[in-house]
Amino acid sequence: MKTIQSLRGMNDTLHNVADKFEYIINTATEIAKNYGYTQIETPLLEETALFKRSVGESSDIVGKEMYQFLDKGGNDVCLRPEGTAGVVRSFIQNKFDKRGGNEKFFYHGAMFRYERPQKGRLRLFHQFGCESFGENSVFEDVSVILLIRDIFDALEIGYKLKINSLGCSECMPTYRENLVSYLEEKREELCEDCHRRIETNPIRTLDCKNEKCQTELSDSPKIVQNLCESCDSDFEILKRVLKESGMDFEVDTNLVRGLDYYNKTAFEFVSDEIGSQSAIAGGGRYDKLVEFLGGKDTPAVGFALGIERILDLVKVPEAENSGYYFGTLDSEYLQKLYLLGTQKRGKERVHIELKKRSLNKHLQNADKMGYRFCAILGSDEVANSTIWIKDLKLSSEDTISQDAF
RNA sequence: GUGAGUGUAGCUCAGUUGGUUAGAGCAUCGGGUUGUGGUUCCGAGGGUCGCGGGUUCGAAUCCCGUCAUUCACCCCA
Repeated sequence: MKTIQSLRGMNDTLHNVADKFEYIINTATEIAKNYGYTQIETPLLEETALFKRSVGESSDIVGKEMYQFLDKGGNDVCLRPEGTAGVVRSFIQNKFDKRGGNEKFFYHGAMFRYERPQKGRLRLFHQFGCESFGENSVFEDVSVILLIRDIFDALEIGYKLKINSLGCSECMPTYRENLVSYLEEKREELCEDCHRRIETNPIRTLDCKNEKCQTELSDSPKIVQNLCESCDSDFEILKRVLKESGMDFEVDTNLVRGLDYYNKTAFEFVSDEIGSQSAIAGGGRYDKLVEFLGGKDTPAVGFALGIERILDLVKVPEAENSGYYFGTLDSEYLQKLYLLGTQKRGKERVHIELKKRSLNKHLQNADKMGYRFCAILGSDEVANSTIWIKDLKLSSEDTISQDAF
């Protein structure tokens, strides 16, 4: 019979990878809580319109990467391709926008994008993210960046921070127009991908991997030189406060976010040791999204980090042997052994070996399975109502009465 | 969606210009005289050579198709 396997780009998480997941989530959660964030969990399935409106129809995510279908009630729904939209929907639905608007949420969970898998990119992947609502000060942007720094430092991951400003509704459109007309002039010299980008996302042309495009566009207008007064001064403050916080960064004027809702501060943490998908966390400010989705005008800033992308960079501290392994030298004694082992359960990590084995094999087994104490019942012990215990770590052994055990 | 690479034991891989019974290491299991682990020694099990077709006296090996997987592009965390 042909066996069934998991869908392309969707993996099982088990053993040491599952441990890493847990370790990463726990570390990130603790730090987010210290920054005043509380947990939010939103549905994996949402109305398709939510993502079309927030992520933006122009992006590939909405255009071709969504797991979209009609449910049995005929609703147009899809599996979430990212986390922010759902959180913003919930923020509005729970009327937080009308109750002052100051909320800080963290979340983690599965995201789905129908893409061709490659290193660091899966169809089912996991993100940890934070969204801070109601604070328009650029200092909050710094806080979000420092929060990520704390997480990566705690996980002992190396990274580089790239920042940019995308401007706001005042300065961005004019810049975009200028850029488009600049690109139109050079159209002939640019590659096919860039031709498409001029229509869909002109800023993306600026970091085209084609060398010819790079040289052609070296004198292109840069957004950071075309910011309005408020965006410009915020960007200056951002850089200054980051510097004073000891946070190294590099301004990347070509940095854009993949989702349409971002404005002002945009940032990305990248790693140079994980292949071509080098972004390990990304985020920025999205001041207009709440209003755009029908809520009361509320500024916001947030980020998401890709858990699978940092998996290979994280070393989980190796667990020491712990708990009790129970084994018997004769199946006659199994019932007694079972009762003694059961007593220990709930207090300790316990394995009761149900197969009779030689002492030699039991000790090997206990060690291999990561237990510290090997408790054995043989003929001597049963005769004296004792149990023999060896501490595999200290190599010491002891025979104690079953009652005292 | 586009391009390239790879599919042989649980894992990592050998396998000659096509040649007879497809191998190794690790892992697993058993044993080393009814009781002392991480070492070592001996032994055992385990393969539809991804799948389907073709060429050939003969295919793991050559050709075509297909599926899976990896990497890259696009895009993105």
